[in-house]
Amino acid sequence: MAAVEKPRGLARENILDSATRLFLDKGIDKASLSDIAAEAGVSKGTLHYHFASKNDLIFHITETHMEAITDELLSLLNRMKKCPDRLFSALMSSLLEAKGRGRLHLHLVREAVAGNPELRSKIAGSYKGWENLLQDSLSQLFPGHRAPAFAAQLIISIIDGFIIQDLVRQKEVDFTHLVEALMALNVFFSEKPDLEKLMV
Amino acid sequence: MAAVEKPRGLARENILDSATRLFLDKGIDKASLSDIAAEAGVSKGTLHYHFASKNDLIFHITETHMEAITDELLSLLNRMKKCPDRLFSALMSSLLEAKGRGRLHLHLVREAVAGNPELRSKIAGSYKGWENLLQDSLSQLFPGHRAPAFAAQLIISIIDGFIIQDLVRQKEVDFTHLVEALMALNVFFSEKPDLEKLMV
Amino acid sequence: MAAVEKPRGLARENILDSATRLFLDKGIDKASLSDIAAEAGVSKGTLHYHFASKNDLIFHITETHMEAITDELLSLLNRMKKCPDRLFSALMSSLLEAKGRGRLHLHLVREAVAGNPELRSKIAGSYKGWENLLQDSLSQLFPGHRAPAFAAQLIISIIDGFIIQDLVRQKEVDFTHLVEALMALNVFFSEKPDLEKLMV
Amino acid sequence: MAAVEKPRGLARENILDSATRLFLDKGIDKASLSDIAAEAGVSKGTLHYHFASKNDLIFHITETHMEAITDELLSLLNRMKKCPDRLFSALMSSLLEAKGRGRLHLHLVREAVAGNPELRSKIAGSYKGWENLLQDSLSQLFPGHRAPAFAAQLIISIIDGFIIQDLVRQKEVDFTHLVEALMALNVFFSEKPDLEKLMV
DNA sequence: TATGAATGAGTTTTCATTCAT
DNA sequence: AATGAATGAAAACTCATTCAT
Repeated sequence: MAAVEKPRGLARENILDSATRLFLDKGIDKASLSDIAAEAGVSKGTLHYHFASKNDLIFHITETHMEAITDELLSLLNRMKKCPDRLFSALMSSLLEAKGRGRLHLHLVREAVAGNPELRSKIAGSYKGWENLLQDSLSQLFPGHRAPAFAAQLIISIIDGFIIQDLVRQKEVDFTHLVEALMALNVFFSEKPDLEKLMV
Repeated sequence: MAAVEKPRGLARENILDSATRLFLDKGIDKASLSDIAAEAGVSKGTLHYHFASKNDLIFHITETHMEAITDELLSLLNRMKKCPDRLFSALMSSLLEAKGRGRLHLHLVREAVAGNPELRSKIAGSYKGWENLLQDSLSQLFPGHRAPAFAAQLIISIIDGFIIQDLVRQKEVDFTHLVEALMALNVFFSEKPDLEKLMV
Repeated sequence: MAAVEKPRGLARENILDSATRLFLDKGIDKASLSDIAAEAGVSKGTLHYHFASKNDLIFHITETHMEAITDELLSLLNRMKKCPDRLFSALMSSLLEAKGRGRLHLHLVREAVAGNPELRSKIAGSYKGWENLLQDSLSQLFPGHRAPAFAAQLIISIIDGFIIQDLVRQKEVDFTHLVEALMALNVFFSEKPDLEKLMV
Repeated sequence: MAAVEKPRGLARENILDSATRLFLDKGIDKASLSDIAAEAGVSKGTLHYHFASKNDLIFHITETHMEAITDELLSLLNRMKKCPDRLFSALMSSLLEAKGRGRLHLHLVREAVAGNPELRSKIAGSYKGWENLLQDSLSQLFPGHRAPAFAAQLIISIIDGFIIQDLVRQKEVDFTHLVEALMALNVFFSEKPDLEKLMV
């Protein structure tokens, strides 16, 4: 019952990995299919055998990237069901820490915005999905939350904003305050805000 | 005594305008110098007479873009000196509403992050400058603020995050709640938070 | 059992041939890659598929050119082992007569000298090699030669000098005297110069 | 009678100097008129005011270069009228030592050979002139010389050859042997060669 | 499945030259 | 005598894509 090595799709996986790395590194436009093929150790012919076009490749990578984030968010929200106070710190560190993910995200978003409507609607869908997941969690964790939808959107925006800060300024982000602030926000929006809690 | 139209630097301005428009529209990589020259109604030769390279052009546009935002932020903070409660709404609407500015911003940031260190340090400098401006204002408007530096960074991140939301999802942002939330945050961070105020 | 025409590397050879011809004809700078591609009957894309850059192409051609001269010199020196008196005439006619070789040589040397250090060191190496080959032959043919190294360098210089004369003045060179003179030189430098021989 | 500063033709001289330096340095093709104008501290417009075209500029520089060599050769031959034995050493050092002259010479010759027939015939004329000057001197210095014309051509070729050696190999040339050898050659060609002299 | 060869449209950039002022 | 602005042609090079094998 040993897991046998599957050469099945090995080249394909290689290509996706290499493309992801290069997109992340140099940006989508500046990573050529030649670069990617070379990095993956296959010929350009093989690359086009597996992916009809560069757009196709971008699309697959976006899909993988977005699904990975969604999966992580989902599992994180499940794990955090019982401890609202740790939700935000877990969220921040989990989403920000993945080395390179932020970079790739920026490149994919830009590609989507600059004339790739199909890609944009895929990404928009993911964003909407994350917002819904978060919104549900907030409703559960903070019963009577007055604006869970808005809070969810705000949290996602803050994460995106911090990704940009991180990429541009390359300095450490002060999570302590960030988490504190988010807690404050949500407690404040709760039905019966425990204002004393805010002042701890 | 009306200012006479100076054809002085007309071509140069044309080029900068056209380049800005095209960068904003198609992204930096996909806007070719041919496109830009054509849009500006000059030859490619003329374009290179005024800007030594594409990078040079990008750099000039970034400079203009960043300075425009800084100027606007500065004047806005001055105007808002007397009314802290309207600061956030003014901030959001002013920075988000400029048609196309967000798009251009995304393209420039991505360009900077993907292998243009000189550009990145320019942008990083602007971010730092905005942060300082905001921090000072917050200190004045909310005496005894416990974390004006962090709050400033948070505000900037939120704006960037909402820019991305806007570009990707193309749906209206609910400013009412956003401003409310930001006020809550700041009051929370004040020395003697007037918690009653939060509950209004 | 005739060797079948191999289309293997055909385009590559075509390109090298055409480039050699055009470099020789118009000079390296004035022979454009478009010219070369057209002459070779391939697209510019194909040209760049086989040779990464113009420099790469120049380098390959230099290599071939230099090796051809070295090979010819080597075989000539071997054939002439027994007849020193015919060495010089053979040398001169063999190296000067190759139509176009002198021209190409001039262009390559100039390219090397004008800012292509890698190329220059390759060419310098070839010169050194020729000098060594000649030096050894002179030592054998004229036992007790007092300055074979210098004589070798002188001979090579004379050939280069005559190439230039030939290219600039396009008039026939008087080999009779040249060969006579070189013989005189070497006999003179021998341990026991047979001065009578000089006067024949 | 003090020599007044002539601003007359100052720009012109500047341009010629700068062009000479840049041609010498980077080669004729790779030195652009922009480079030259910048180096000379004038505008491209001014450059074209003084020299109708790049070819015109090349032509003027060639003329100056060739005349300088001719003048130097002439004066040298006059000075050496009384001391034939020092003729060769003086010749070599004088012509080889001018820093940069060899480089410029190579570039000009190559330009002439590669599709500039007018330039070539000018250069060919200079070569012929030098040959005649040398031939006359040899006839005077070595009465009864059997082949002054050929010897003159040989000497010029050797100088050209050594220029190339110098440029390519960048190593010092052994003048002692060179001069010895040339003396030997000429004595050999004399009517009554003083063979004993050769053996000193 | 995989590839190497080939391509053509397109990219940024260079540059000698022209010309109104 | 001098210049800055403009230009068009051409340069080297890139790259996604096609295709026969």
